[in-house]
Amino acid sequence: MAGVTLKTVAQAVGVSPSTVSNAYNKPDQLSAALRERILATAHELGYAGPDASARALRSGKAGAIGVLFTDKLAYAFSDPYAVGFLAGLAEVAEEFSTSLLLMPLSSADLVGGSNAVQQAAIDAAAIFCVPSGHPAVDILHARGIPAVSTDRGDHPDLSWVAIDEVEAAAKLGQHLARLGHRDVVVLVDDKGEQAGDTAVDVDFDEIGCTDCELRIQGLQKGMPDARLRLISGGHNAFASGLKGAEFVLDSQDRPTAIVGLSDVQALGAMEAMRVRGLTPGRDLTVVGFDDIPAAEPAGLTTIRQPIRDKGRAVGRILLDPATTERQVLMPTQLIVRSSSGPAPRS
Amino acid sequence: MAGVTLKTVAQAVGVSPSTVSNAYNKPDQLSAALRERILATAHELGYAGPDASARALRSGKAGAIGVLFTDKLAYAFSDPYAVGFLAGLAEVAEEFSTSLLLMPLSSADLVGGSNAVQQAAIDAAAIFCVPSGHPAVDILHARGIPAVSTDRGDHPDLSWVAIDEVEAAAKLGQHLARLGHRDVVVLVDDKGEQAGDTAVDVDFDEIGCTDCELRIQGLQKGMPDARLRLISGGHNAFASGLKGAEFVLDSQDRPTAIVGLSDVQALGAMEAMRVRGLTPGRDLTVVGFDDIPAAEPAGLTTIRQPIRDKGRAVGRILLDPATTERQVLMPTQLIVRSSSGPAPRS
DNA sequence: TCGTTTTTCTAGAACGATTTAGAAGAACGA
DNA sequence: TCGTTCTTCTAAATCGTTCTAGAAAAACGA
Repeated sequence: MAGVTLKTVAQAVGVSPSTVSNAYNKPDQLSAALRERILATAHELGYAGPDASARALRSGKAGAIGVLFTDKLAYAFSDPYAVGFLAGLAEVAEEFSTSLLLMPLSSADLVGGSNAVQQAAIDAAAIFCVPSGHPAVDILHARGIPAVSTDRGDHPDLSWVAIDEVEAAAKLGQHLARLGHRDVVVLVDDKGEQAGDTAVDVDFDEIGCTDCELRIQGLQKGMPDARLRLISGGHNAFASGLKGAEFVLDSQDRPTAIVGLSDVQALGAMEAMRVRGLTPGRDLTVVGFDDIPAAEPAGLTTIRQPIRDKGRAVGRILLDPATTERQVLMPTQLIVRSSSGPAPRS
Repeated sequence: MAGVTLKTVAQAVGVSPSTVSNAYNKPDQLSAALRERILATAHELGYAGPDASARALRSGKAGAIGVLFTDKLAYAFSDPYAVGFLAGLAEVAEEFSTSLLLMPLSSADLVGGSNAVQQAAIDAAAIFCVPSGHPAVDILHARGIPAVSTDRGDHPDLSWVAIDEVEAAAKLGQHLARLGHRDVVVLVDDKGEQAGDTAVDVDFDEIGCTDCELRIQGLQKGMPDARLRLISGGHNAFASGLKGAEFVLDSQDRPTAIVGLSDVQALGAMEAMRVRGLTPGRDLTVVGFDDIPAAEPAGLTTIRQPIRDKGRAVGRILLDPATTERQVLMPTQLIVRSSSGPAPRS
């Protein structure tokens, strides 16, 4: 049963292995009759076509592009923002009948060969929200795999599709400043293991996420007079936003505004308010970042970025030879909804 | 620069290729000093570790499991239900430092070698909501790749992790029957290309989705006296539910209840009602299936199934040798919320 | 009819690793 | 000192394809 290879089929039909290979890959290289005979015999023998690994080895094409995610893979799916990106990427991948290889960034020994990033048979890679200094990115680079990042890197030869994080956040900051907010809490994504049950204050230097840093800088730029307090409730997720907001709302010095560095966190914060009977935009301002689908029904003021297009653009750079642009800056837009309102006079 | 292989490194260091291979894979097979020397030289030469394809070919392990999705890959991500499954699966995959290969089910020639399912270098596969009769599943079977489905198959040797679709739907039907509903519209997922802008009536026989069929059967079982009208607005998605509900709400004979065969569709229906100033549970009953996170805030009555656990269980069967159970039935639960209410007396 | 082009097929060398069986030398116990 | 057991390393086979040349046969133009 097992062990049916190209060769087996070739022998059975009485032709050379090359011909069988051609029957699968280059139908115009042999007569239709023979091809049919080969395919029939193959089917009979239970041969399911050329082995994927062997083909990948010989032809140098894996037929898959890798996707590198921050955090645990399981977390990645909890943010519609990431999902949107993936959907856009998948769209293009589908077009080129290429698969998407989701690679977990296990914290295991990155030097040994046991890592997924090392093991993965991929032709190219999309780097999603992983800082350029991350070892996994280095491995990719060392392997000589073309990659496109969603962050603007420092190297001029690096490909990326990104937004101007600083400018985008500055718009948000200006909006808050105009509304009179000066006392602001920023919910940041903490990559580190968050052991405790409660959120904590974090230093700007502790932040491991490039995007977060840039957005905080942008906020400050947009509202130079404001005092930004950084709080983390753990990984980027609804629950972390909830936890972070709870921590802040139940403390003595409440801010007048809470900024979630992602919409999921901001929505978590809104939930914390709801539980406490507070109305976003009136009692306290909450704003987010990304404009995920859930932001609109929730009335969340946020920065819209074309996430799905971002995924598509990355896919094009990776797969479409017709695409020459290697560095793409996407537009962003401030979307004002009901969750932001004037700061109460103090 | 290019073309640095195991052999190159071996020659540079002055050892055999086997030893270099061992340096990466079996550190205890050679002296620490030599290993270090090899690794150093490799780094110097810009060798990034054993080639993934070659390794996969020789050792027979690809280090990845495939995930087969219905529909277009891009659609898959729009349903939190699918995302939840993926998150559970990713969790286990991560544990075994295995990657997830998302395979698009392109409608392209499935016989030729051009298909992703043919090409994919995977050790095993998770089949998510793809009917067992689908050609891609056959290919997987022909390739001898162990697979676990989310549908209960007919073959006793097939592995699956599923719920009792009929029983679950019957609970929902009973709930509706008790509330006095007899005139029910069911929003079903239509795999076929939905060309038109408007929803259409479909026949039971036209449905290509096993889950849908079973759920409809279950509904009927739970409410034997009811008249079920099947409507499709396209692929399984929010927009389709919206479209389907619009079609029904704007027609002459409105039902007293709408059943979305998935929560996303039910939520779409609720949106259609909201636009028309109708209140779910009072003016019209809407129920769903899955209990995705958005169902709770929306007040949607639905059937809860442990989707994340489903993903985990599939992962365990695929990757964990300690798992022996090959067929797992997951529990379901009727969650009554405000979107369902008594049928108006006619 | 004879060269020439086209079609159809084949031989044999890669592709880049892992694996098996075993050799050479060191360490060991008696 | 000698046989035995480890440790450390190697030679050669193998994984299952695809690819590059080129051969044999068929079709073609004049």
